Amino acid sequence: MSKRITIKQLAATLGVSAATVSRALNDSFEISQPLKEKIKAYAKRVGYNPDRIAVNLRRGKTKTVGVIVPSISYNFNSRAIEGIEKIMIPMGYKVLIFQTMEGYQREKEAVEYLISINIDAVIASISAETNKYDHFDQIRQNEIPLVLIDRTSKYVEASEVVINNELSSYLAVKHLIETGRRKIAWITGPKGLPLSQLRQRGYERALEQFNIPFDPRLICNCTFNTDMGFEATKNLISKNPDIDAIYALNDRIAIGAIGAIHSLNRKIPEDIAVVGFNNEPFDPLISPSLSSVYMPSIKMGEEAARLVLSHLKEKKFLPQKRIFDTNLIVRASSQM
Amino acid sequence: MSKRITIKQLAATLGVSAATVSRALNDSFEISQPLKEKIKAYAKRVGYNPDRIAVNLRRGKTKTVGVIVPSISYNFNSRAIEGIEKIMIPMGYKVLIFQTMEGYQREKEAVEYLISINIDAVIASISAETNKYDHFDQIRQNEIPLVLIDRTSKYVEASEVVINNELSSYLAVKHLIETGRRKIAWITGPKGLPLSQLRQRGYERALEQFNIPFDPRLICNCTFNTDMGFEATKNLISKNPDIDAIYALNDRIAIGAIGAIHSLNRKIPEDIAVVGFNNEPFDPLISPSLSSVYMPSIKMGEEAARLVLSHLKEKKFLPQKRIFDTNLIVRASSQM
DNA sequence: TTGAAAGCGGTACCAG
DNA sequence: CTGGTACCGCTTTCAA
Repeated sequence: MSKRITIKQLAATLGVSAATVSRALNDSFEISQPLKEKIKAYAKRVGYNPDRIAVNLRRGKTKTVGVIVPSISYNFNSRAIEGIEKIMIPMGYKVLIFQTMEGYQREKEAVEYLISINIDAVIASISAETNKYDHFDQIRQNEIPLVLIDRTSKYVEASEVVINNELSSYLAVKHLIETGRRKIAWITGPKGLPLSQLRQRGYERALEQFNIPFDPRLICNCTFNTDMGFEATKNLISKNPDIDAIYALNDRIAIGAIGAIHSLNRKIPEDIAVVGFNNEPFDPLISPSLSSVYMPSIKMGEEAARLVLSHLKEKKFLPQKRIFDTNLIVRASSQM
Repeated sequence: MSKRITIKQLAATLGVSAATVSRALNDSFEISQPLKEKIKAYAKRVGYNPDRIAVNLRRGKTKTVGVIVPSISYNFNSRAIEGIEKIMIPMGYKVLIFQTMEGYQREKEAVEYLISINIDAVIASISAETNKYDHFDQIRQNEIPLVLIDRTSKYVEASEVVINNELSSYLAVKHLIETGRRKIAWITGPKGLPLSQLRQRGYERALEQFNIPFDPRLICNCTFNTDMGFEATKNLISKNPDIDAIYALNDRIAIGAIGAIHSLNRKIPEDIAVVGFNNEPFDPLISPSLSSVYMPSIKMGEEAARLVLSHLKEKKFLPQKRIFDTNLIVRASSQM
């Protein structure tokens, strides 16, 4: 009734050896068909479920990949995970999901745990808080393939699946400029984040191209949530009342910006246009509907998984880089 | 450089036995302080990370709980997981997250995997598709505590953390009636889902109390997404043009309903009021802002984790039930 | 085609 | 306080 059935017990009741049972259950060609059938049938009947811990220990591999993301509540991450699972599960892999809540400590612990359970590969998106990368180096030192997705670091040797951040950002800002905006604020994330830096470069390049002077007072570093977006926007507008557009690192920040603009009785997009990033599912629903940069999140997850599979085949780890294009989705918040 | 360091290698280089290293690393009281220090220091220096698979196999337990949810992209689930982690991680547990995409097969596989890795406890929210429950019985047969959260089944013996579905639903419909609605459509999920049935009972009870005849043509079973909500609503309204309110099982469906109502050029809430369920973060942002039933998702996750901890302490599994109150958040979609 | 036995990497009991 | 050793449950040579 209770405790787990072992292969030995099966062997005993069937009057064969544990080795034979193991072989039968693993479809070894060296077991006679009738015996194999009999063993399998019996195993099924008693609900035998092999102890994967023992199997993994013995075999030295786990048919498991770990996924580490800042938060599963971000649309990009849950979609990317969907893509990863779509590829890995049919190939017989288990996908273990960990979220770090943007924290370094939890990221480090997740990595160490995954190494300690002999994970086959790791797909990760780096936390905002992370500024040391030794834990990722450990993955590579254990000869475990590592694929970074969306949030990467030049300090980590890994395959990368990213979007063209600079170009995406350039196009978003270009759109704002071409619709008549000149005082475009940029609300971004923590300074260290490569993604922030790349997108800022795109922002600067667009300004430059249209001969709009770069004004550091229009730039604000904040964290990834709506409340911070709200505060940052209030602040920016109070100090620079002539701002006519806000470009935000992501849609959560943009939502906060919209709230702040409304609370200051300014009109969107007439007075101030808003463009976000990530194309969250709620973007078309909010008022005004939010312009945003679409990322092919599921496809990116799938590609990360494919890279994992190819790394798993190769003897030597050869990091690869995949860059995806984005799409600016223009909605009411930036278009009159 | 590469392959993992074992306890034997440590023992060899340090000139002690593997047993001693193990004891030192586990802070056993029977090792002299200086030796312990020395071993620990060396282990840290070479980055020794014990093979948790071997540890788990030997110890027979894993300090790990599994969480199985229909989809991590549902706000309720990601919040509940947040709550679970808030309690379990500080207690030294790992939390393994699995999503089933509402599928029976994936749910079953997740359960079997968790059993096969000797999980300490399971917290699960049942898939919409699931109508066989033998996999959950297996959990109990292996003497693993099981806590169901939000989506439960009377066929599964487990602790439960739920909301008062019938009452919540009753109050939502009562609100619609009290604001003058009489033809209230109810768009719900798959028929089998207990949650659907309970909420329908609340719906019926409210109608009854106000002497509004129950009309089965105003009820529509659909799946959990926006597209289905859209179709269902179009259908309902075309067949019953005098509908003056739509009450939906969840906010995704409600969003679809809003889209459909707009596409038919009806006004919300003047012509048709809408109330959803789950209070998704985008509810206040959409246009019109969506009335919805708030569920204390993080608190429910925390409570599920606390139940797990108490079950882990007790010798015998005594299923418990925790019922949480909800809050109807009235917004523009149901209030003139 | 099957069985015996070694061993994956740790832990814990038993000696000393 | 430390070492030797059996063993967790399974897989996989090696021998028969």
